[in-house]
Amino acid sequence: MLPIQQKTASPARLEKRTQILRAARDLFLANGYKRTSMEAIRAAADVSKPTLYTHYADKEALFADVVQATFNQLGIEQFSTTNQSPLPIQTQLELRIVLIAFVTRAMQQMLKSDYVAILRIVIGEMPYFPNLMNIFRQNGPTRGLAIATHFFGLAYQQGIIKVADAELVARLFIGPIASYILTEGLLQTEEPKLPDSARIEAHIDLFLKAVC
Amino acid sequence: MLPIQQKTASPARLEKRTQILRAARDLFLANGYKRTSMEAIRAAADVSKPTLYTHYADKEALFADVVQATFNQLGIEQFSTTNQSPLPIQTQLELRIVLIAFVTRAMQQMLKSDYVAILRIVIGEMPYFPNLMNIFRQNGPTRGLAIATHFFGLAYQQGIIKVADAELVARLFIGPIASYILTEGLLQTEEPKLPDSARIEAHIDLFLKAVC
DNA sequence: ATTACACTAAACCATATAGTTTAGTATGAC
DNA sequence: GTCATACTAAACTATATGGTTTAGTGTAAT
Repeated sequence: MLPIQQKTASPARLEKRTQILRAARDLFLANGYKRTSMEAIRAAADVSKPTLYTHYADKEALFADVVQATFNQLGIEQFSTTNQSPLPIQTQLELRIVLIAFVTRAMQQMLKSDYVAILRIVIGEMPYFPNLMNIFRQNGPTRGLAIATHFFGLAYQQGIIKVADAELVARLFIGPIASYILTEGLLQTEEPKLPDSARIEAHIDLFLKAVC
Repeated sequence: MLPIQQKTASPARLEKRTQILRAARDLFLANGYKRTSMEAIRAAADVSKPTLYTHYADKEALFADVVQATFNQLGIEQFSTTNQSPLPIQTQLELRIVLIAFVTRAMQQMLKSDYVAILRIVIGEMPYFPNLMNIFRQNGPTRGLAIATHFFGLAYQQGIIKVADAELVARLFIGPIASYILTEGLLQTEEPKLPDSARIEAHIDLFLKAVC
């Protein structure tokens, strides 16, 4: 009989766990869920199968952890600065600068090939892993939209923009970003590339014209 | 030895082919590529395996045909009316009406669960079926963007809108639509629902404010 | 009646894969 | 030195799956 495994967190054990998680991450992101075998993960992690299975009950559990971990790693912290009330900006010009900086940073983050890969796999596997949806939506679009809505609500209260429907404004703002991620990231296999800053600025200017 | 199959298009044969294609379509859209077995397709199509394999060389060929056929069926014809030069509209008010009608129709089309399902599977499987990308992009976003760009270019020439960069305008216009598809369609497992018409109008009005 | 076409059921082959079991090893604590 | 922890290689089980082959049936045209 197998001795009962204790699943303690000894340093040695943790190291193995990290090896497994990293190998699994690489393979899942590169090949998708179904096309990645536990044997391949075992080999890439340089670990034995029983070890693998003391860390993760089954393939699904490992996959869930990979997704979770990848999102934590790529988590959206860039919103944090925009979350304070009152906003540390007063003029339209300042708003313009903040938005340009934000879009640039957000695009850099979200067009990273890892982010695109995880997004692709989440979209593809979501129907078969219902809780994947929650993991993602909580860290991703729902949160992004909520924060953007909150931000533009404050901007309206401070008289910087003139459209009261903050969610509408947020959607108009986020729309072209999401659209770009979709067409240049998800719907392409080449390495996604950033739009140049002139285009970003032009887009922000149009946006400002709409809402100010 | 097997007699050489002629692959003629006799009515009987065509009927079987349709059965196969429909069964495959249903199963692929519901379960994805890897989770759908040829045996399951065979059973759902009520067909024998040799028959199945006289119609399609292998699973990939069948899948490719399913994607192709599904796109043809859901093809975007709604753009056709916007493709004429000069545009049959002169005023901003007319533009508003045309755009609202277009967005409403486009959303209806693209939020159909079948369209979302095929989009999901294309995104998920694209890395492993390189030509899938071309099939999709030709019928989908590239074409949509090109036509919208052309449309707004004409609208600018006729003085209806005031922003010269037609592609920028097109992206601003399409952005929130794509964003909606992404968040309410692809990143959700529930039946996607249309935004109400008031929101569509509000969005168009903001858009017009930006470009006129 | 014979021939060609298109099909059928069912067995079959080869491979892949998730997960388990067996038997044994290295290490540090007591 | 013994014990517990954590690991290893390798064989194994059970199942699923893509695709092929065998042997035979129905049907319409000649």
